[in-house]
Amino acid sequence: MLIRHVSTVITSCCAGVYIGYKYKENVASVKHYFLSNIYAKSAPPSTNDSLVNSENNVNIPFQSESSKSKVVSNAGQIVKYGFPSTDNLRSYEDFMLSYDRRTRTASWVLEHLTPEKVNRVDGVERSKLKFLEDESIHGYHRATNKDYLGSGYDRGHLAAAANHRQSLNAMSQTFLLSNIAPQVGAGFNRDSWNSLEKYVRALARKNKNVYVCTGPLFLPRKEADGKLYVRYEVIGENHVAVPTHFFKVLVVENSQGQFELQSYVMPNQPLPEVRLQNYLVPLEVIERAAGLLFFQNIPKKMFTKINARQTP
DNA sequence: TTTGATGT
Repeated sequence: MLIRHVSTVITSCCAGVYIGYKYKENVASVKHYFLSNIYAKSAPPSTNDSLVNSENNVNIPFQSESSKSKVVSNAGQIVKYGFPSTDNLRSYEDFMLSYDRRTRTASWVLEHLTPEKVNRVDGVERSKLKFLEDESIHGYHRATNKDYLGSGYDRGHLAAAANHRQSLNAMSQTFLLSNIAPQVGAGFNRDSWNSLEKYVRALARKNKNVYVCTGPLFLPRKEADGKLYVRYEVIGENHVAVPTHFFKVLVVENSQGQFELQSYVMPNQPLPEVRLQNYLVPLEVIERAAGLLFFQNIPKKMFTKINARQTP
């Protein structure tokens, strides 16, 4: 049962990605990304993968007989001199992000769009703004403008500037380099990815609410020895990671209160002029690749449409 | 229109 389900997912995900590339030379390499055995070796979803149980004790998977009666943790002593930390969450005026210190870019950025938010407001213009380091992030892990200078990559917004027009402050925060990732300029950031962003704003104008989650992917690829490797460039003194792909997951709530889900993956490469629909990828594929779970508070059965298909 | 880089 499970095996059949998983193979269906793999087939459909490859088909979805394949369509996007039928005109390109790199079909084989992209196919490898999604044929990765990380999808094949599926495990049933766990409802509780937390290390902390309901009594707020730390779960210890293998207890000795003597310790079984009382579950304890030495956490207090262990972290006495400091915790390496994952204080990665940032809330800005109109978007939130989770920062990945290792890649010097965000793992995900979350936005809520409405018709009002994407309307033009006098005085809120990107020409007044500059890309800035995010000083809330430690200098060791912070991307700088110098990292991007001469790299050949654009400083690509994750939360798009034009999605946050209600105030200059809101828009200025999208220029923090924590919200930026290295993107191929011509053919990607300025073209196909920009088309996707414009499409999202068009949806925001026509619907009650749009929730958008955007982030980078670092996908494995099969190399000459037949093994899978994740390979990506790093730029500048701070080694800002250049993602292999980007994802964008949308939840659209219309005026009737119906929900639609759309999930996209685009490779960080110059792309031919193709329909956005060709980049729709099953949500599960993105969740597995990114290590994230999106919009979990909406039961799947609530979606009337998923990736352009009416749900039964 | 919106996405950028680069040079003065």
